[in-house]
Amino acid sequence: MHRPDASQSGATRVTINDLAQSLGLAKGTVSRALNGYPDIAESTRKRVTRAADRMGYRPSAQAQAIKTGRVRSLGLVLNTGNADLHRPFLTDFLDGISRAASEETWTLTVSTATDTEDEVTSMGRLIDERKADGFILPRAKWEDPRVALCRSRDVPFILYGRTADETDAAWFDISGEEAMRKAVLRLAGFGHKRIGFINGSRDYTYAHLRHDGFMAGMKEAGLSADPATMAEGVLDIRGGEAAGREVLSADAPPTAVVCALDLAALGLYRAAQWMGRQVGHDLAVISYDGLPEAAVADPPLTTFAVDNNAAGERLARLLIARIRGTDLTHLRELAPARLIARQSDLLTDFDPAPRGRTDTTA
Amino acid sequence: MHRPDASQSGATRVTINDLAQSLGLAKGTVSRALNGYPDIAESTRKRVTRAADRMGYRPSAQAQAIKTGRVRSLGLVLNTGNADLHRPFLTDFLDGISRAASEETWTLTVSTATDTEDEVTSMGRLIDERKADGFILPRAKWEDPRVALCRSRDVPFILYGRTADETDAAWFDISGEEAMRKAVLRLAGFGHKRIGFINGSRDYTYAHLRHDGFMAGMKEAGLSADPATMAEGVLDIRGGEAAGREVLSADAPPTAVVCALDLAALGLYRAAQWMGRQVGHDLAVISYDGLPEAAVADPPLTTFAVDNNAAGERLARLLIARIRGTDLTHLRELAPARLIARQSDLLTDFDPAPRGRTDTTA
DNA sequence: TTGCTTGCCGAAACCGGTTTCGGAGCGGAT
DNA sequence: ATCCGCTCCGAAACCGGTTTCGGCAAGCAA
Repeated sequence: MHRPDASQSGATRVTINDLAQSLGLAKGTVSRALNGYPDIAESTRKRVTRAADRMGYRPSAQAQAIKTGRVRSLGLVLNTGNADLHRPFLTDFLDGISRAASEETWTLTVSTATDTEDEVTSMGRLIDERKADGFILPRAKWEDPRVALCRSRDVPFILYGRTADETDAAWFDISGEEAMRKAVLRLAGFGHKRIGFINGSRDYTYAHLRHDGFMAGMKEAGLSADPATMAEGVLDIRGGEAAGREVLSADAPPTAVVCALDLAALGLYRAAQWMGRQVGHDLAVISYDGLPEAAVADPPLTTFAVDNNAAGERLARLLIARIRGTDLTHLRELAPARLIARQSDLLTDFDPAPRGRTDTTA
Repeated sequence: MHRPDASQSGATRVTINDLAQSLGLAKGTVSRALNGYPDIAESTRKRVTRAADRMGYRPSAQAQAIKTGRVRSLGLVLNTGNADLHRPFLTDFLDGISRAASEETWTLTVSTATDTEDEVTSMGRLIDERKADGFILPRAKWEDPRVALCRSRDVPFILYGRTADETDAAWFDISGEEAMRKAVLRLAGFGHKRIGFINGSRDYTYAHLRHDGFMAGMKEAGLSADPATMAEGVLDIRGGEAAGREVLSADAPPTAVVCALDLAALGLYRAAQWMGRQVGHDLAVISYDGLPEAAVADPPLTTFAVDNNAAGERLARLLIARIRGTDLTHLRELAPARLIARQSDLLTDFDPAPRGRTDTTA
């Protein structure tokens, strides 16, 4: 509370008062000039803005916030409980958000939480102290308590992903359903008839969507999905391995498997090895995520990659727009995943594709 | 600027005025009661604090900041230019910082930058807008422009690592020099005489320190360091590979190599393979960092691991203390790295250690 | 009783902005 | 000449806190 004085030396900030005084204007006038009010003469505005950046004036975000209610800060609460989910993803994602935020002179406030409950309390704190004007909610759940919180506190948010009840919800998502559909079609095009599916946890919305996409693809290809070759609930590599064994030990084992996430595919690799199958040889795999590990797997994994940097950028833009009051209908975006064709879906020991495959991008 | 009204519904925040009014006290009194001023009767203080959390009062951080000059926020600018440098590191690190900050009811403001220049301008913005009260500076450089900025703007900072001019500098670091010393001694204990060294870039302080540590170890072991078996400037795996070839092709090739970073060691693995040497067989390697990749390398890499979560936690605590005015002498901490003994330093094809090796932790 | 502390609180200034309100000055129409 | 309306700016209130200052009342000594 009562410390001496270690804060300022010669580096006193220039405030709006300094500016106003040096210009011989009222500070209210200066403020309006800077904020584009229509009742300021163009000549005055010029004079003010020039003086402002000559003197290096930067309005204190705090002082603004107290009146406007906006801190110009985006909130992001990271769940570190499932750490490896974020690992490669995180740098790109943060960079995307931060870049976009910077350009609008907003900033990013991040906090971490260990579980879902923790996430909510953590967000509550940020809201209470007005540290963030809105939130980016990564890894959208089908029923998401974070959304419930935002609704009850009336604070803007945007989902990375979709959710069951989309009332008031802005979102950005990659079309996992479309990717799954294309994966099936691609495999069917290679001649596969028995195609399995390994999905993530139904807690997350993406699992619902990717399931639908898989089924749509099967239907479109005229194939029937065998429940015995379908598993779900995978969260990590070990889960993927378990699911893989299950799927591969069906009465009529699949010749190809679509995985909703790379970690599942990586687990499936292990299961295959354990069960005497060989990916890229007598088992085709297409997956989704684009983890770096997938590129160095053996064989390199064909996967639909998502651009998390771009996602972060869009999420930030959309959230800022949302906070500024843009209509919700303009704040829902769906972007495609990009197919990275590698070796895991091309079998050496299988009836090859009717035509040569030359496409690298879907 | 002129939006309708999308901000508040029934969820009006409770302000200090509401609190004061409902208590029949002046708001100044309430403020002082809450902030531990000595001129408030204990009974009154109790009454106030109870009412405060009954009504769910949370002071607006912004409003506080405008008068106190403190936002209670830690600044962190991440350099995404060398992305793989923090990939695995990041989640742990952020979590550590955030946890500590939370406990003090501070928050973390993060921004990203693509290069050093960008880092500085990014920090400048955060300072100008008063978005952060101080900065955590990861990956300390020997001559660090971020430190120069903080000094000139008179803003508190703490280094993760050390720097050439430590005036006014608070820091936390892992003793890389000690780790290097122990690595040498350990290898010498196994009977090695010709020990090489692959270091990182001298731009970073750690390279200077680890070099010194290596040399100290050699001296202590009574060995002489052959310049031909020493390389530096490694930033990534490829750099490590190049350095590895250089070191291994010395006239008197080393039987063991100490690496200042795991990426260098991983590169050395490749170089060794390429040159017909086999790590863990006729080439011993001890490294530093504790990357996850090191555990799954072949052979698993013996390395000194750093706990980035704990580092983040300490950095946050120390920075907050610094901002609050704690004396610098209490704000410099050195923690040890932890040896994770795996297989890369135990040779199958070499005169074994005099005594059995049972230690797992240094 | 008077006088002087001391404890405790109210009142008001202040921080750095934003926003509302009112009025001065000016040109054009009557 | 008067009135009106418009442009543009100053003045002041306000936001939600913190901090300073002054004074009232009680307690105690003289």
